[in-house]
Amino acid sequence: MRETLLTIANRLGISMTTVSRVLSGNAEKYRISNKTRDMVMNEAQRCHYTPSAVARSLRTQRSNMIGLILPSVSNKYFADIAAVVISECRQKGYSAIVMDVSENEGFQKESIRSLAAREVDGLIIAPCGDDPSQLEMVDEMHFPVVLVDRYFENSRLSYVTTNNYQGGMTAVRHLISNGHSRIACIQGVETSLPNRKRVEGYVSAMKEAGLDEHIRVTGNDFSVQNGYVETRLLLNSSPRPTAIFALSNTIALGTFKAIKESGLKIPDDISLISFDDNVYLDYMEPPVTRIIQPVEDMAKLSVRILLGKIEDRRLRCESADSPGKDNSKSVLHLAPKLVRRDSVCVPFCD
Amino acid sequence: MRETLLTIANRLGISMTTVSRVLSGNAEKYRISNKTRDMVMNEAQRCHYTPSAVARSLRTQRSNMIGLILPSVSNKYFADIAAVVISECRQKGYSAIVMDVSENEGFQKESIRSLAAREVDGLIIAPCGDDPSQLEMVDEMHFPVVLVDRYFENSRLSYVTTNNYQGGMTAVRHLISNGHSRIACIQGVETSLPNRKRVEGYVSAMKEAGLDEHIRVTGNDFSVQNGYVETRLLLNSSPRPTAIFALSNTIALGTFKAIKESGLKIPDDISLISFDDNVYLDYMEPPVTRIIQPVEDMAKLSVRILLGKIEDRRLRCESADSPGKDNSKSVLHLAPKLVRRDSVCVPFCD
DNA sequence: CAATAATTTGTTTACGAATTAACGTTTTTA
DNA sequence: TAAAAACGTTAATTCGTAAACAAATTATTG
Repeated sequence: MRETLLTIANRLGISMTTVSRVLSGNAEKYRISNKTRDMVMNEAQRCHYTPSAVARSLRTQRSNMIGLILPSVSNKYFADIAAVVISECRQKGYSAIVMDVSENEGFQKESIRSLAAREVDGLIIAPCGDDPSQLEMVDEMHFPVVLVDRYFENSRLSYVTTNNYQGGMTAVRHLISNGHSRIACIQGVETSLPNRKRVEGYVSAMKEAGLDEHIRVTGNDFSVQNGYVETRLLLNSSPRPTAIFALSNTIALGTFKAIKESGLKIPDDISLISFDDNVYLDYMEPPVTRIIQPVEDMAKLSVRILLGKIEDRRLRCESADSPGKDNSKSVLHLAPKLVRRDSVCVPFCD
Repeated sequence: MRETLLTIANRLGISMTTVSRVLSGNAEKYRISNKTRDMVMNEAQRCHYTPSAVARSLRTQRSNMIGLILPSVSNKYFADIAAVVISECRQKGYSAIVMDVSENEGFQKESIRSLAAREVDGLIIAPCGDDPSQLEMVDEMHFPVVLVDRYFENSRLSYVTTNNYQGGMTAVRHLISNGHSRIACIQGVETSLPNRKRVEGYVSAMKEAGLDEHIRVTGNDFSVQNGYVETRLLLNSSPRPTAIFALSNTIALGTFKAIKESGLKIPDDISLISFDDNVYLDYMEPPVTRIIQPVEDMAKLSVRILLGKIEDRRLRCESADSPGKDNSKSVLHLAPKLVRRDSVCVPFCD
């Protein structure tokens, strides 16, 4: 026994339209009398009327929901993005349907379809895999999409990401300015764009300092395991590096463990710098120096851009004359930040 | 220009109903001929038809979405719950709308309303605040709800939670079996039920061992700050405790820091045991012994219970004779687990 | 071969809210 | 004083799908 516009209208002996107008806040616009308005308002309150967003969506072709597709919510980084996106959306009157696709391209495809079916007004996605075609199709259909964190080069898709190149540069320059030259870099998934950019930043900074011959990039996964294994190899090589740049905090954990096990001391024997933030990093022994991504800004901006696109589209649809293409491509590379802690110092000797 | 059942039907020169029947997988049931079925399937494929979940929901009065309301997604614990709930739901053909209410009761109320308006099929919620009335109202309306992690005593609401009492017991028994007697407990928000149960567990274990006079509970917040301050006080007291039981991992971080600063060694000078899991705890110096909550089971079970309730309700609605009340109250207290690491050992002297 | 049964397809209405066009009444304007 | 504008409201239609009901076609039986 759901309350609807009709049940209320019947009870009050007026038409559904009037009830609709009052309750959708258009009383002014349609000059409903105060008497009628109050009567409707009171009755709605009394019977706990909640308009059906489903029916409303069907009629208005807008859902006030956006889809948020993430590779893995249990990853702190993405969880933080989710938290910010969700709260930003709420502020603007939107809800977020969050999909966790477990780094699985198949699930991702399914999620996009499912969200499209739910007629969400737009999509924020940190895509997994390296095939933009799925998303480009969505974009072609004039459906608002913004990528976050991960993106594609040579694609028309808008995105917001960390300036990973700059992050890599900053990290390595920091090491170099501390007197390091044998700086090794342990990377994650080679094909991932953020990873590649971080590596490029590393390489540039090394070259800039004339350290070409010390460039050394190893590893192939964003995992503790990878960090551990690669670090052991690095420590056994000779001359061993005086500093390690880990391209993610998971890698850094593996590195941390390997160094501890080897009996070497951070930072006296070897320096460590990591990517990504986490409270725990401040409570390690020693606290870990790191490059942090502007998660909050990223999430906020991606929401803002998406809502902008949604608004644009709405306007374009209303003015029937314009053909209706969205040509704007927003691209943002936000600056990461260096957080100095105690895992980097001047090397003992060279 | 959206593709609908009608556009497809017109193009093929058949009725909408037939198209609907084929595409909703009821071809068998209504004995649609293979020829027609294939024709429809192919056409749907060709024009990328995606059924409107909105229209479908309006018609069927079910959305295949559930609402998940959490106090804070950026809290790793809840993020993990979200991840599991989302993936379990996907497996059962449901999507999850995640709401983050920032520990704000007002937002929570708003979220419940908004989800109700969206006609989600059910609700999983880790409620904030200590007022069950809102949720009890929802429950009264025969709307499927399951609480997770947090719950209310003296309420008819179903819930799934960790057996926090047992967790407290286990932690303290572990310390006692290692020879400790001066065991202090630093708690979080006093009024929160999980906190109270953990404290009760602590007290029981102490009494059980005849250590009544050593019972010592301090603190009032689930924060690093609180852990830090209370630990400093404890360390300055005399005789100081030989072990500290921190009721959350944030508290444990504060404790950790304070102990380090004091120059004392964990576990030789003082033992530490914590609540909640986190990878980082394995990489601290020393790795922290802790009680972990069965997050995955909790999330899975809450989904299962919720979907059960949803199913029940559906059946009850279909058979018009039965009045339609859901009397079942599911209550689950899942056993936490002790993860032994290196922050607990036999005290040096007593 | 007619009657009936089985199979296949179609017509229509309902879900709940929004919206267009229009109604009769009152007030203003020319 | 008649026409026009403003007012307060409503009936009817729409959104896309599902399903009850209805009908047409084909197959089977007496």
